[in-house]
Amino acid sequence: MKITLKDGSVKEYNEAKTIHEIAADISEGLARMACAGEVNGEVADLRTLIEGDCELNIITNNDSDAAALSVLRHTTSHILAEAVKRLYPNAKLAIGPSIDTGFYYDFDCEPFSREDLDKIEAEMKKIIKEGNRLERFTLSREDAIKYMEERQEPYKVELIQDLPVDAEISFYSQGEGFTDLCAGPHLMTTKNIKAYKLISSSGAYWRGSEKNPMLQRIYGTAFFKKDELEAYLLHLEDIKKRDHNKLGREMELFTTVDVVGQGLPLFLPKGTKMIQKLQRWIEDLEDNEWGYVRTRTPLMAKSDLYKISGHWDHYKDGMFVMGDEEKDKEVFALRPMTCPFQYYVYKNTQKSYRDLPYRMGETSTLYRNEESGEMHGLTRVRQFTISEGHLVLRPDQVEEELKSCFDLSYSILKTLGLEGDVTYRLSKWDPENTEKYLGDEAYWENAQAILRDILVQKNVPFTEEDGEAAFYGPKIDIQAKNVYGKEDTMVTIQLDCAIAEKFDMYYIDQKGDKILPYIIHRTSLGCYERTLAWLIEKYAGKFPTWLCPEQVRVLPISEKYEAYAEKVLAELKKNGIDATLDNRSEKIGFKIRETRLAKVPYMLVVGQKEEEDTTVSVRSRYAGDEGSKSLQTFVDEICKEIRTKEIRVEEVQEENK
RNA sequence: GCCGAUGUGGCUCAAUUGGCAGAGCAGCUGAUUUGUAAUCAGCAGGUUAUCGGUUCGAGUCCGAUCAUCGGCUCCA
Repeated sequence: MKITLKDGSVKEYNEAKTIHEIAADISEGLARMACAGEVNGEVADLRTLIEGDCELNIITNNDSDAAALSVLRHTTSHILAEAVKRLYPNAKLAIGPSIDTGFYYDFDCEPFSREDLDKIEAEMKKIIKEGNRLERFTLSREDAIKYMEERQEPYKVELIQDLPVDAEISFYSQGEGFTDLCAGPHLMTTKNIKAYKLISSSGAYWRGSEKNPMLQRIYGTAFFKKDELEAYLLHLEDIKKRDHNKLGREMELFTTVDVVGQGLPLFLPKGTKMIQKLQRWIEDLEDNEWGYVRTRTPLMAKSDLYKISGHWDHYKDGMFVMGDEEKDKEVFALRPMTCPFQYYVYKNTQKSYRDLPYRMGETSTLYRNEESGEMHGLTRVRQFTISEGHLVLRPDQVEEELKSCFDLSYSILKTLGLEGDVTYRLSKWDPENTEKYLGDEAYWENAQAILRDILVQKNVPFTEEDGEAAFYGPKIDIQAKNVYGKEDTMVTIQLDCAIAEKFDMYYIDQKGDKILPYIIHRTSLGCYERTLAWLIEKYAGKFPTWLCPEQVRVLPISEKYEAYAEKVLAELKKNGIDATLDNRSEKIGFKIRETRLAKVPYMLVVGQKEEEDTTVSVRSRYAGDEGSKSLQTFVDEICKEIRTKEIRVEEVQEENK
């Protein structure tokens, strides 16, 4: 057989060989460093027997690529499992895969404390020191079940029972003490595990269902080199500083109060200022450049409205309902979305085909009764405000308007400097669970195809996911990750061909017939709270000037110049610049500390008396000392920066010797 | 909702076995008039998340509630 290696060279063998044997044949060093093989592009265990011609790449721990790391981490999770079994023999094993940031293993046992984790980590060290080789073997389904039953591992038995009929059931053992059901791949020996750390523990449902018992999960991570692990742990510390939930509170953008309640953040003046800037921008943009009309509709309605829309049946648990359906004549609910309200705006007058597309926008505050454990900072809250909109369309306008919604959102992301940080998702219905949705298969296939086509035309990479759709239609979701890698929906564009009928919405076409319109539900910038959170983390609090709640701080070098400083301040404010006067500057004199500058993009050091001069000394976070210039020049420059929403980049300061 | 951790001035944290609630930063007052990561002195600031219990005595022990954090589940 002929084995073609990565460098193009070819090895020939007469008999079948494992990947590890081939690696050893190439060089001993390679065999020592090998983690896995890649056979015709597929990752394979080193123990895999190669029996025919193929292209082979040996993945080594020098590659530090995802595949190599994943093998290392998976093997480390087995070490973890062995350590737990040694210390807690009654713990039952569930699953232990590698993940993006490391690995985890689930056990059925008592919860672990941090001290427990430290003990387990020490035990892992012992196991690794023993340096056992990992051996792979397979069993028939019957024997495999018997094997795990004898070891009293009910979760493993369940896993084996659920494997496909034709699946090969493989096990890996390390030394005498530990064997696990596992598809692999794994390292050849535990010796190569050198840098690992148990990060945390928490509860996790067996097989991810809340109906199942809760197991104990231990998260850990592993790297090939100690310094890589150190760097990762430092990185974990570092991203905490960008965490919007910490930084946003520190910067006095928002706070929470026990007695107000969970998921109900209070925006402080600075945070409010930022949201106001975003909101004014979005409303003007939509109305003046993208053809929207603005609405202002109630925050609550009678249950009757939600019964028509279908929310009462599909979403009642997520709504704040006021009153008792049994006793009260009328029951109200806070709105979880604006759709039906805007539909009645549309229906207020009869519409002709000439009136379409009819694009309605509303800065709408919504209420959703999330479960208590789900709230988080500004990203998961019970009351939030979105740049919501509904477009009522003729069928021939759907494609163009969808594209336009996409373009609007994209341009907003670009202005905020976030366009490179998102992923796109086509959120489809769940064909296995159709009763959750309105409409039939033909409806969904058609609507999904239209959205898919838009994503293809826009030439953005996207994933498709079942079960992520709204109950009335599929979505294009624009997703972003927070500093910890957790993903949230930032923008959504949904196609709905089902609800118009429920509300008896129509337009009159050229022939005078009543026609059912299509509807797009969409956000342009999405949820203001979430966007603010995202911006805090993206810019680590150093926002583009136009978004800063405080854009300029005026700093008289002594109280002699305070009167002039007041005039400078007034001039800035008159030009729409958010400026403040630092009235304690006499205390620091000329000592302008970097820590103060970090809070505002510009500081104006005022040291001239008005009658003598009207120059200001400018310091910016972008370029340090920008020298002295006339006040008018400064105002013109910053107004332009704000108007164009420029994102000035901090210049790397050369270190002084 | 589930598992776990946490809750002490605005912030970061102390407080021995259950024995007088303390410090730094921030704030205020005064002094200093200074050129880039911390001038000096003084003052003020707390019903230790809330409610209840045990005790001669509770920040500390017990119970409940609320909130925050890490996860799981969920996220129209």
